[in-house]
This record gives sequence, structure tokens and C-alpha cells, in this order.
Amino acid sequence: MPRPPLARAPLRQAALRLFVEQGFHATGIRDIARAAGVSEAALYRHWSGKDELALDLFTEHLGEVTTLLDQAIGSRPPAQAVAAATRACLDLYDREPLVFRFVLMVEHDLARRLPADRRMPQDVIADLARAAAAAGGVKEDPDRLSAFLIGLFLQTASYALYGRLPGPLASHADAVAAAALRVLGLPPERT
Amino acid sequence: MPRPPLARAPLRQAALRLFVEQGFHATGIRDIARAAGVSEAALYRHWSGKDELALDLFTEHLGEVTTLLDQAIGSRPPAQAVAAATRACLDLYDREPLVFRFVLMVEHDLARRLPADRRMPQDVIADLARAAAAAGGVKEDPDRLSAFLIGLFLQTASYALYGRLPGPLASHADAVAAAALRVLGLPPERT
Amino acid sequence: MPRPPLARAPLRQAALRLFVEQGFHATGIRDIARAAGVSEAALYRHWSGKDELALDLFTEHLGEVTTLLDQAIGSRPPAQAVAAATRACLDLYDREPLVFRFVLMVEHDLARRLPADRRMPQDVIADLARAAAAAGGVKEDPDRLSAFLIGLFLQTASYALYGRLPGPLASHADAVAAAALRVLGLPPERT
Amino acid sequence: MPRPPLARAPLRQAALRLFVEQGFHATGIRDIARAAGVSEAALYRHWSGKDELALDLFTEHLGEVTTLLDQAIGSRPPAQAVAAATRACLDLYDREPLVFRFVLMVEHDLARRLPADRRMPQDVIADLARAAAAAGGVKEDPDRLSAFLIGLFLQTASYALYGRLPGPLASHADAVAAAALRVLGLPPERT
DNA sequence: AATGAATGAGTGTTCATTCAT
DNA sequence: GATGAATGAACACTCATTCAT
Repeated sequence: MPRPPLARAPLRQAALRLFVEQGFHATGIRDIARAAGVSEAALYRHWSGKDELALDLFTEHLGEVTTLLDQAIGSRPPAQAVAAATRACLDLYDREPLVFRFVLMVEHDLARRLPADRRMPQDVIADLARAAAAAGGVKEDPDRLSAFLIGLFLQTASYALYGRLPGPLASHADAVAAAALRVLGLPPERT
Repeated sequence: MPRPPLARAPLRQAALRLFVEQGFHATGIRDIARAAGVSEAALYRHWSGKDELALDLFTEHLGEVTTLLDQAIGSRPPAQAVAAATRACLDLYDREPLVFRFVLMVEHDLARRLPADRRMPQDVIADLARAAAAAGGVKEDPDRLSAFLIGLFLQTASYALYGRLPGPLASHADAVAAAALRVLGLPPERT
Repeated sequence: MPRPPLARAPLRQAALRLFVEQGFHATGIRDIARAAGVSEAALYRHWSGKDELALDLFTEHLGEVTTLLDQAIGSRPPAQAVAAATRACLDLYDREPLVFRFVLMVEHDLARRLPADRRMPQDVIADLARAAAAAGGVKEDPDRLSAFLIGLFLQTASYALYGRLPGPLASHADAVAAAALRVLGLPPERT
Repeated sequence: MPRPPLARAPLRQAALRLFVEQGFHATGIRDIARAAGVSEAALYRHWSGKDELALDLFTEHLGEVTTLLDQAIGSRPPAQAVAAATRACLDLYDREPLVFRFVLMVEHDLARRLPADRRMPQDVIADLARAAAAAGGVKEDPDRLSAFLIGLFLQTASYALYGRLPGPLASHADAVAAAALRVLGLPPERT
């Protein structure tokens, strides 16, 4: 067994942080390498270039978020599922803000480069919206509902990020979940 | 009087479009100048650099959007104001998608460079949320409510932009307004 | 008689100062125009470009210095002529440092662009050296002697400029003149 | 160990030559890179920019010249030291005209960026002038004397450079040394 | 696996100059 | 006579990438 790659993990961490903090285009190879404490050339040993590194990060963390949502929802009835998904997302923001922001808040064209049938967080939420509508909520287009739900917690996260709301984000979970139920036309949960 | 400025307006238009389509960092001076059909150096007669051009565009269009919202709300009662503001925003998206996206959807650091007391669209919505809460809606933090409202229509716009919802955006106005009222805990408007 | 040129004199002054302070290449048209308080284009009404402006300044001020030296020397005997020329030069530095420095201390290729038979300060000093050698001083190549004499007061000026000698420069005139006489092998003047 | 630096030395040589021949501001990165036969970007691997390259060249060669002078003077008595220093300088001009000119004849702001206590050629000459005055020469300010001495050989070099005196410069060494002794009020050396 | 050296294409910006008013 | 607008070429410098070790 040869010596393990020393540069790979630091490069991933550094790139994730910088892509989130500065954006993809504003982040240079030099920035990443310096932040990782390795040479610029080392990056090319592990990825074919900046694009592939970003795509690698995106696919991996996208999968994490999708799985997280799927597990939060599980086979719960819609109202509970909404609360659980909301809490899971806001918890993720508090625990792993870089992952959350990179997957859900950073603008990239990376999603276009994934296979079209890739399951995305939006798909999970759309399924949830569908189930909620079927369970007696408002009569509404499920895609529109899913946009509404995502908008609720994403904009809440954005407000927290820019200091318009106090953190941690989990402290807003009940309010976001309650608003989501109102949007879906479901009765509020008892606490 | 020497000859009038011929490059200024084309540069503004081209920059607005490219900043929106590609992002600030991915857009080069050369791109802007070529799209405007003028020389690169012409830009520097009217702005001190790329940054100042972007800031100029931002301040101007930010003002437009803020005014639009203020006028839509006027002195209407909260429920009507929500509907009017929603419709005004989504109309703006259909009429001037570049302005809407540049002010509301593109990630900038530009907002930080404005005077801290500058009235922003978020402030207008926060006022509206406050009024709605006072008018008998849910008991909720107005900042949180304003995040919810903005999330609703912004994510709807985002979905339309990426093809997850069919356009024009105005066709979703009633649904967005209805969802907004549910979020605020106000009774639905009669159509 | 039409209205007088308003930009010409300010441009000359500003250019002279900036060429001396920053050097020719480091001085831009914009610098000159801004310092003169006129537009950049105004320069081209009076000179064909930056080069011609510099050459104009050089020829004019070169003539002034040459004339100053010629008049200081007049028909005086060598020893007195040396003292008078020294004093005239150092006085010029104190009165018109920009002229002195531009003509005698700034590196330019401008001298090459003058007619080869143009009488230069060096020629005046060479004549003086010749006369001094003929009048019983050291047997030396007059060109070499003229280099020595010029070196004496030019380096003194340089030292004063960079603060290695205290000003005003005229306060060193006697010492420079005495050194010049020693170089020429002439007896010291009585004061 | 990765491959050795191939561009560094050529860049130094080319920059030295061009800075001397054209001046710092008139010399572009492109000129230097082309003359060195390497890419422009290569420069930035070894220096942070044009300024740092120039400063590097200056500090190195300034040290060479200072050392050369110090060694020529050694512990010789003043009259011999003057002759030796003169010869050493003029020899340097013939052997390494670029070094001589870059350190002693080109106008820089570079000297200002060195530590204030850096020993400069002027300091060496000032020490020599002090010793000569103490050894029975003229009663004169040592700083002024050092300006005179430097002026003698610098202007001689300048005359040779512009063709007013025939080369090589070493052929003028005896004459310059003799003039220096006269300036210092010391008796001529026997040849 | 990792690196310092090197590069061609690109960055935002400034240059001296010309043009139209 | 004077100006603001406009420009092509050049500026110093950075980019993502490849190469030799």
C-alpha cells in the first residue's frame, strides 16, 4: 500500500470554503492551493481541473443533502414530514454551513452537468408537496408548492446569513415549519 | 458642447445583461465592450472601473424596485397590499427580467457598499409584514415573515427561470399572493 | 486679434514641473492636463504631442542656461570667469530649480534631437576650460577639464537636491569656484 | 527537486540592460521578457513585479560597487587611496558598464527604499574625503569634497558615454586622479 | 504523490492620440 | 481655442494549466 494522498482532503476543504465564500469564478487555483497548504500542481493529480473539482464537491454534497431530506421524511405523514425536513435542513445549516450553502445557495451551472434524472433536493420537496396536497391540503400545483416550501427556508437561511435574523438557524425551525404547513393548507402540529 | 456620449447607454445595457447571465466575476470588460459595440477604454470615461459600473447599475435599479414596491403598496390594507406587491414584482420579472434578476437574484457584495440606511426592497416587505401582523394575522417576528414572503416569490421566479415552472411569471401571481396571505394568517381575498 | 491661448502657459508650467519631478516617461498627458487645469486635448492644439512639448521646453530653457553662462563669462579673465559662471549656475538652481534640473540634471534623449551644431552649456564650459589652460593652468585636455568643472557643480547640486548638503546652493558657490580653480591649476582668487 | 530555474538569470541580465539603456519607466515587462527569451509570466515567479526586480538588481549591484570601492581604498594613505578608487571605478565602467551605470548614473527612487543605514558608495567617498582633509589637504566640508570627487569621475563617465570623450574610460584614470588630488589639496603622486 | 518552474491567454486598466462639437 | 467622448495599443499583472524533476 503506497503512501496516502496528502493533498486531496485539504484541497477539498479549502475549495469548498472558498467557493462558498467568494464564489467559483472569484476563487483561483492559487487561493485554493494556498489555503490548503499544498502546491497548485497537486490539484491536477486528483482532478482534471477546477471545474471537475467543483463538480466533484457538488455531486458528493448534493447526495448528502438529498439523503438527509429523504431520511427526515421517511414514511412520515405529510405534516410531520414537513416539520422533520425543515428541522433537518436548518440543522444542516448550523452544523455544516458550507455544505448547505454550496449545495443550496451558491449559484452555479454545475447542476446542468449532472445526469438529468439525478434526484435533487427539489425533487424530494416536490414529492412531499404532492403527498401533502393529496392528504387534504390546498389544491395547488405541486411544483409551485415545492417552490414555496424551498423559498421559505432558503430565504430564512439567507436572512440569517446576512444578519437580518439572529442565529442559530434551528431556533427558527418551528416558525418555518408552521409557515410551511399554512402554505400547504395543513393544520398546525401540536407541540 | 462636445459630442454627446454614445457609449454610455450601450455599456449599461450590455453590462446589466452580462452580469445577470454570467455573473459579475465571469463577465469581462472585453465582453461588455464587445456586446455594447464600443471600445473597452470607453467604459473608463463614464465609470472608474468595472466595480463602479456594477454599483451604479445596482443603485439605480435597486431604487426602481423599491419605488415599484412602495407604490404598489401605497396605503392599501395589508391583504390588498400583499396581492398588489406580489403582482408588481412578478410583472416586473416578465417586463424587465434583467432588472429583477440583477437586483433580487444575483449574488453581489454590492449591497454592502451602499449606505447602511438605504431603503431596500426587504425593508418595504418588512414594513408590510409588520402591518399585516398588526392587522390580525399570525403572531410572528416581522423579519421572519418578510423572509418568508420574499422567499415565496423569489423561489417561484427561480423555478420559472430554470424551467421548473411555466412562464409568464404573472400567471402565478394569484397563487403566490394566496400563499403569502396564508403565511401571514390573513383570510384569502375574493377574486 | 483673437482671444489669447489660455491653456498654453499652464501646460508648459505643469509639464516642466512634472517632467522634472517624475521624469518624462512616468509623466502622462493626463497628469499634465490635470495639473494645468485644462483638458488633455488642449495640449494637441499647441504641440503635436508629448515629445514636441518636451522638446519645446528643452530648447527654450537650454537657450536660457547657455545665455546665462555666456553672459556670466563675458570677456572676463579665466579665473574670474570660473567664479562668475559657478555663481550664475548655482543662483539659477536656487531661483529656478525646475529649469536647472530639466536642462542639466534630467536624463533625456532630447539633446540628440537638436541640430548638432547647437551651442550647449557644455560648449561654453569647454571654451572656458580652453581659455584657462591657455592662461597658464594645468596642461590638460579641455574636454576633460570641462567634464571636471561640470561634474563639480552638478554633483554639488545633486547632493543638495537629495539633502546631503544644506541649501541654498549659492552658499556653496565660493567652495565650488575654489575647487574649480584648483582643478584648472589656477591660483585662488582673493576675496 | 523540480527543474532548476531557467528564466531567472536571463531576466536579470535583460532587465539590467534595458533599465540602463531605456530607463525604468520606458522599459516594459514585455521588453524584458522578450529580450530574455522567456515568457512574461516567468518574471512573476521570481519577483513580485517590476519594482521588486529593479530593487533586487539595485541592492545586489550597489553592494558590489560599495565593496569594490572599499577594497580599492583598504588601508592605503589618502593620496594612494584616491588614485586606487578612481582606477577601480573607471575600470568597472569599462568592464561592467551596465552595473556602473545602473548603480551610479541611472535616476532611481530605488535608493529611498533601502534601509537608511545602508552603506552607499557616497559614504565610502565621504570617508575618503574626511581622511584626505585630515591628512593635510584643504580645509573643506567633507560632504562637499565627496560631492566634488564623485562629480569628477561621474561626469567624466557621462562624457565618455555620450561620445564627448574617447574611451576606454580607464585611459582617463590618471587625469581624473590628478584632478581629485588637486581638489583635495594633496600633492600629486609620482608616477 | 508532490512540487517549483514555465507558459499562453486572459485580466482590468492606462496610454497617447483623434474626433466631433 | 477648448472640450468631453472615443479608441487601439500597450500596460503590469493573474489565470488555469503543463512540464521536468
